[in-house]
Amino acid sequence: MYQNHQILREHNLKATPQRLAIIELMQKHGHISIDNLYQYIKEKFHSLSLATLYKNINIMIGVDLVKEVKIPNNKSKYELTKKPHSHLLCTKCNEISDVFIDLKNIIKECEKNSHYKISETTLLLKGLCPKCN
Amino acid sequence: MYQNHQILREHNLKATPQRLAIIELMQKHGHISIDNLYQYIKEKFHSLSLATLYKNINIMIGVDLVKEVKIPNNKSKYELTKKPHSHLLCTKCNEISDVFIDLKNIIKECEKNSHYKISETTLLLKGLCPKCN
DNA sequence: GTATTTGCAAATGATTTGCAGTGCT
DNA sequence: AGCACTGCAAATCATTTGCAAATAC
Repeated sequence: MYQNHQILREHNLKATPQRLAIIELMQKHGHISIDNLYQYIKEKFHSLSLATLYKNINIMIGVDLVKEVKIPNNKSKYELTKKPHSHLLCTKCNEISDVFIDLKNIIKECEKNSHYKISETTLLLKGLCPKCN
Repeated sequence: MYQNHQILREHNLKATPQRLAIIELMQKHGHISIDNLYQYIKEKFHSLSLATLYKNINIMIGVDLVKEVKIPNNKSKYELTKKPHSHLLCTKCNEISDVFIDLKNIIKECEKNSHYKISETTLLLKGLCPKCN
């Protein structure tokens, strides 16, 4: 994972083992909670503190390397920044998936109806995933 | 506002002054935060406690009389339940508006792409409102 | 070598809970 | 009258902050 070191440096962040672990886990899991990050990283780095995790997540969000995914009635999960997409949440197993759909027309319609100038959208779709359905 | 009394009773809730005030303020403001509710209701009922407010909001959400509107990086606002709709958030003045757009096609496309069975959607559109634009 | 980062402990902020007293129906 | 509701104080939970020691570069 030498490239993750680069990714951090490109964002002007020092490549600490904790940060590298965060990126690896996000690559592996797609969406992951603070608690899961803590649990996994702690296995390798016994000294890890939650405060460090929170600080790093916030820093990484600040440089747009990570995005927060808010889950209704639950703690947020985090993902590496990729091209804009929406999220699917399975109401049974709580799994999250990405879905890439074009919202251009929706945005246009909204702008027409509301006279807002839309710059960003957040769409969460809840339902049953293929396995649970 | 005699009918608000009825609304509460129809949901099997006792019509206390605190609850009536909550409903009135939601009718007046559309979307309102706990803190604003507290501030306004406290003017009339000096003894109001935040705990009561939270309890009531949660009870009212439980009987589907109220819905929570999560605002990124901010405290939630609350609104009376009405037919499904999306929310517009002005990034400048923080005002929230409703917009009624049909997401049927989006949902269909998502289901096709993901094989999820979608039951509920939450769409938040951020941008500039007509006044701020 | 120096600025950044880490980890601890303590602080903060929002929300929830337990319980005794009050009030709606 | 009886059960639900209120308000207080204390508890909880997630997240943030301050600071001294450690580390990346």
